[in-house]
Amino acid sequence: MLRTPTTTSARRTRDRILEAALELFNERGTSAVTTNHVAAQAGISPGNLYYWFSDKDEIVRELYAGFAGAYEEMWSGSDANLMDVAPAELLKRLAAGAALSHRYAFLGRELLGLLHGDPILAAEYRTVRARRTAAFDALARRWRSDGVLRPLSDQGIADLIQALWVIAETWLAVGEMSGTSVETADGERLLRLVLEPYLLPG
Amino acid sequence: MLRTPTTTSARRTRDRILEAALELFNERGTSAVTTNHVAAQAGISPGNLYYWFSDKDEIVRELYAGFAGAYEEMWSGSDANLMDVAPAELLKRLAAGAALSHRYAFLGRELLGLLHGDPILAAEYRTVRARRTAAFDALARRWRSDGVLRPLSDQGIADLIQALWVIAETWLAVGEMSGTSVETADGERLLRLVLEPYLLPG
DNA sequence: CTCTAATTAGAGTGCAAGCTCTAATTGAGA
DNA sequence: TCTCAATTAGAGCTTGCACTCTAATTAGAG
Repeated sequence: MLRTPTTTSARRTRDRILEAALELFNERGTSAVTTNHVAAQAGISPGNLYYWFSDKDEIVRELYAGFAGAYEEMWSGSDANLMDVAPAELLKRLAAGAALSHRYAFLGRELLGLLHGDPILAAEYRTVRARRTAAFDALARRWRSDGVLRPLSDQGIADLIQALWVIAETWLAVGEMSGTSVETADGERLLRLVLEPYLLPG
Repeated sequence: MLRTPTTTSARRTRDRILEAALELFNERGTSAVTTNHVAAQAGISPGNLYYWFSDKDEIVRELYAGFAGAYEEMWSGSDANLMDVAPAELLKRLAAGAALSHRYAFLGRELLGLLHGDPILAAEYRTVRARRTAAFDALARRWRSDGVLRPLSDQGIADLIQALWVIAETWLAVGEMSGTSVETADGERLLRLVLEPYLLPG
């Protein structure tokens, strides 16, 4: 059951659990971290943890919701409408999004498995993703008609977005895997390499 | 302990375990699959499973070794030297490599987490990956001096390879996440979109 | 202060999973 | 056929984790 805190001091307990869980999940992975570990890290008792969360999975879902929310806010937030974004700005934001997933590193590593095992989470993910993809698609078509983008076919545009998306989502995790240090600038350069040839000068 | 089978009929037991494990891991993920499940699926007793494998992790490592071996063979195998491969051929092979990781789907979903939790596995992965990257890098430089590739900087070449690699490795898994069906042709088209602008005509 | 509900502690339960152990069975060579 | 090592079965042990339960404590309202 999702318990809603009544006092402000209690809210802190719930948040402390989430912070502790995030920290430990990022370090050791969800399956290696026990609820008792999380409770200890948060400085509370196991029973208290189960007062605020009915489930270990609920903690994971809540963390995912936090990530998705921050991600959504990053795009829809601010006054600037997405439709007026220039290519350079898009790349910067995509790379920034990757930085956000650095804070939720365990999701980058485990999201596929989590989605595979949790249909509810998978459905949520697909909704968010579909919305984002549609927005990008509209933006790219606008660029095309504005002469910013080379005259690609619809399929080509879809592919270009897909390629950019895949790189933005996974480059950080893949870099971590290979052991080389990764910086935001690297991601932006990678993305520019893919997009630039399809931009018209001017 | 890694037990080596003495008779040929016994080898089948070991392989049946691996096949059963692969099938179940792909379906439900490693953590949701117990050794007893694997034994049952393989049609043997739990004890027998532990006669051939000392550990559940050893099964995972063995499966990874099988994947890495097949991958390595795909590239180094055959008479054709990698250095003489044309761009179109490279894309086809990269996409084929993705198809191979379809057989080991659970790795695509869990590899990052597995590497994060198993330093030995991580070291192996990095060795294989470093060798592959170096080979691709040499190939791309050759293309550049042969006039197949546009005159990119060394950094540009490294980035191009990184981009292609990331897409080849993850596009399939990302596609699965989003729910859309994925085919080999899609991957090849995606890769071509990235590489093509950097190829010189002729 | 008193009463009540919210919050917390922490010992403890149930159970499932990884793994062990011993005895049975098989099969290849002498 | 006999022998002995390789292989297999399967009952069951151990551990450790998710989760529960009850009693204590705190904090806010009247």
